[in-house]
Amino acid sequence: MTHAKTAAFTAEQQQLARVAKALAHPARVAIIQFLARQTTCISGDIAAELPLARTTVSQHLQELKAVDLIRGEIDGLTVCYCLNTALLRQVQQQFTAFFDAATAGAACGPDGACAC
Amino acid sequence: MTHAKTAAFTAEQQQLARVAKALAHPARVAIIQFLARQTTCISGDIAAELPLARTTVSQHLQELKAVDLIRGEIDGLTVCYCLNTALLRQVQQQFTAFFDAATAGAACGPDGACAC
DNA sequence: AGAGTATGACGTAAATTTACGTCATAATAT
DNA sequence: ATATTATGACGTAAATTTACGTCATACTCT
Repeated sequence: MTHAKTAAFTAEQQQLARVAKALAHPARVAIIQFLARQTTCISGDIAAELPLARTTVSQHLQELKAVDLIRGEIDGLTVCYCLNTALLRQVQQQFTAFFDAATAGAACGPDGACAC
Repeated sequence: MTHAKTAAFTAEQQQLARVAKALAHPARVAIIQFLARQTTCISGDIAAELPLARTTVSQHLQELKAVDLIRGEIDGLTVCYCLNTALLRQVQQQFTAFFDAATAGAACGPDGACAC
């Protein structure tokens, strides 16, 4: 968030922004999609799937974990990563509500005050 | 995107990431919500609504405009900003599809391979 | 024309992000 | 025990983001 002035925004705005930030990189979007396709909890094969260095992928994984969108548990030699579907569902609702509100008011346009 | 290796990801992943990035800051979330509430296309009053300097808000506005989520047209002395509801609706579908896919596969959990 | 106001462009400093390489650690296989 | 393999931690360089201040420009009002 860099220079964050977070205190001034509502919790909803911050939560939405936090999740959006987590999805703000194609690699992380790809990771989630990959995880969704896996039936078993594959670990670092994720790195093999992406055009990025393993350490970089690991870093993205940590970021997603920080927002709790994914969970990871050590299973012997490999780490089992999986989606936090409960949170994902909850986040989906937040996004839906946000977009609904945004698209609801047809303020501008040919019928509005200006001609955007 | 910083060191972007965009070429390696699908257009969908990049588009999703681009929009997510645009929403990755509470100020921008707030701006969109504010715009949604306005019936008329208010301009820089937005700055007054947020705890940020006018120039900073202007910068966020430019970023949102760069992704085309909002439109802005000069109307005399003020600039008329409004939401691109068409794109917003389209983006909403993308997010919905993404989340649906992500929450669909109940890979892990008590019944899965690992105990995340 | 001249004052006043709204904006975007430009420049800048500090903090973050991104992408990697290198290590240390831990577990499996030999 | 010793190699092999998988991971996360740590450090780092380059690019971006964020938040502002200061200007130049453009338009309205007198």
